[in-house]
Amino acid sequence: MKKESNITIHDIAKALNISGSTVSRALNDNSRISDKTKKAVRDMAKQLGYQPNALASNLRTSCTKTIGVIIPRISRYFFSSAITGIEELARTRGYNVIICQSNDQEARESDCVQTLFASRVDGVIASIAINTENFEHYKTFTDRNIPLVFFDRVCDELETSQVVVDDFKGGFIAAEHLISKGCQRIAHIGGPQHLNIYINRLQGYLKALRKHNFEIEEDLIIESLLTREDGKACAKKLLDSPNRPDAIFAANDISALSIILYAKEIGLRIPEDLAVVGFSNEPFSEYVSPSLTTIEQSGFDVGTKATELLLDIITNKTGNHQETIVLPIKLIERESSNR
Amino acid sequence: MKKESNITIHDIAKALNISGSTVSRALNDNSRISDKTKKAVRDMAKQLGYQPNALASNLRTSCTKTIGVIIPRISRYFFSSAITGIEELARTRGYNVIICQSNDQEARESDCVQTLFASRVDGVIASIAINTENFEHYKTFTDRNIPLVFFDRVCDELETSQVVVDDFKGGFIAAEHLISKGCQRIAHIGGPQHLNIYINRLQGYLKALRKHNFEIEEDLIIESLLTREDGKACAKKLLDSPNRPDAIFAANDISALSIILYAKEIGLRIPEDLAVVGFSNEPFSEYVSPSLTTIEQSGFDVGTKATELLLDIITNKTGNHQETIVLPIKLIERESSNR
DNA sequence: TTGATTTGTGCAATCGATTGTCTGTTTTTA
DNA sequence: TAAAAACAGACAATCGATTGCACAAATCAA
Repeated sequence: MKKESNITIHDIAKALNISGSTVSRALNDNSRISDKTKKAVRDMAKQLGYQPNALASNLRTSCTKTIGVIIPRISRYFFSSAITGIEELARTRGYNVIICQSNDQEARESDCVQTLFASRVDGVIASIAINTENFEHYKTFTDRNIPLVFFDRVCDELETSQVVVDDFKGGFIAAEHLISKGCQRIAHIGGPQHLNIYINRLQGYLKALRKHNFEIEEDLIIESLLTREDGKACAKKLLDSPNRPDAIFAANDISALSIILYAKEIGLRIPEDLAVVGFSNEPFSEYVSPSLTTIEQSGFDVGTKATELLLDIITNKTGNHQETIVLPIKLIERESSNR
Repeated sequence: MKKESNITIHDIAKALNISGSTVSRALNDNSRISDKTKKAVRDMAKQLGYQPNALASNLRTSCTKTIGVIIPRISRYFFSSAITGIEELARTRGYNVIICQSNDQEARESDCVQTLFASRVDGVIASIAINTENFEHYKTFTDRNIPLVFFDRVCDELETSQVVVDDFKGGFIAAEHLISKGCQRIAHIGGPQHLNIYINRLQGYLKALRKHNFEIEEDLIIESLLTREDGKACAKKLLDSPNRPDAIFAANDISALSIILYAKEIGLRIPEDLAVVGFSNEPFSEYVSPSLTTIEQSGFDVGTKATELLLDIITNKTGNHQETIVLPIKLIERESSNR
């Protein structure tokens, strides 16, 4: 019974009185082996309960059929659905997935890189931590030709492929939506401006304002870490002022939520006194009261696409590996802007 | 540059004119090697940019320093926080984590088992799919003495350690809470009754009713898959009846949410006409309107505890490996029951 | 019938680190 | 001072699967 765990190709070979190499080839469906032998080997393998030892195979072929994923935090819905996408595709293609969380800290991210490298992953999919400003650690992969694909929070300093959603358009649509609702002074709570996604959301917002000849007021644009607490601080800054905006476009749903909660706290009516639009369409956005207008981005699609790209590079090492794929976003209109 | 990736202990050995075994022992701090040699080896290793090849080491020692995790779905907050707990502890102890999702399907779960086994994980932490009724596939691990720990959705048929939250008490507290609010007819939407957690939540509920001399009405107890859709169906069944309950305790927050939404749809006031209590404290529960009273269970703690147990078994193969750890739960009172 | 191909298998080296056993040197002990 | 013990390191086998090359048998062409 316990012996089952030790069945190797040699046991099969012995049982059939053939050599290990033949067994190996038979199991790998090598054309040099006759169908008769293949069948015999497969039957015996099944009978003995043979389970290939991936370690040995990996060592010899130096390919682990494993891809590594580095994400800020798994508990964010966007990222967990990205992982679902990654895992699903990877698995059907015979790859395992190792996940590391950076907890949005550059140092942790650097650890993740080491861990994944030590595990000899065949490729890496990453989304960078919110405070990462130095990308040296990723050179561990690029220097050694280990394929690397970024998604969502990407890095332009490194020459890799990337998958993002159309953040610029998202920002634009969000702002234009508020304009169409008759809002006059539209504030923006943006994310750290060293991250492309937040730059793009801001730029989209600015473009919409300019298009409609809105004056751009610096005071109405705040940079934030986009946490629950930070969101509240921003809400205070914007709403406690006598000259408060009548709409806020927040770069994520968490901050939008903070705004809604604070606005309710100080007695503002949403959307009458203040319209709010978020970004991401987190699961809670639908249920907040008032429900939150937001930009939907599919984590699942992003993950799938990134994996597609990565597996492409892994299996077919030639070609252009600096592709940028931009996936569409969609405005989800809900109560928080419905006036 | 590319050579860096191929530095082995033999390269170090050659550079120092010693043998590979000495290098290996030096790097592993073996007592048979002199401090002088150790230092020389370490320095040279650093200088050459040596990175141990885990594959080779794993093959020889047949231990991968990797633990596998099988969960229903990563996008559920409870599970993603469990993973965060698992990962955190595992990483500090030098273990990697491979995650597989069963998508709540028995067949997928069986695949996960195969995948993890093929990866030769040193141990497994699992929470079973909602429709799993046959546990044969887990014998792949138990038959081969691969440590296995279940959490949350556990399996009593297999003799393993497990970590659960106090579902019984959760059910009891939830029901007693509704009773204390003066509710007279308290319904329960339970989960599949082949899963311990749902049996226990139901039993806790029943005990509370009995303790307070409530009549137990079979019609008010429904078994459900606890999805959004199923929740709505249950809500209809319960609320469209002329003789509707004045409170519902749902076995998860998703169904509780469905109830709230449906109740609002048909014009019932919550909590005045209908009080609702859920289970899990999902992130959205706080923001639903009315906010949802629920039972909090810490995924993070459960994950951490399960990992602790597993690593214990892995590193110290003796002792009792059928421990059951029950973690506390907590009632979170919110608007949906506040009357 | 003979030489040339094709087909099916086996042999042995290999991937890189680990480890039991052996050898030579130094230190300790009686 | 000789024998025993302790020490430092080397050799070679090993983990299990893969693969280049060799070789025999079977098939084919001439």
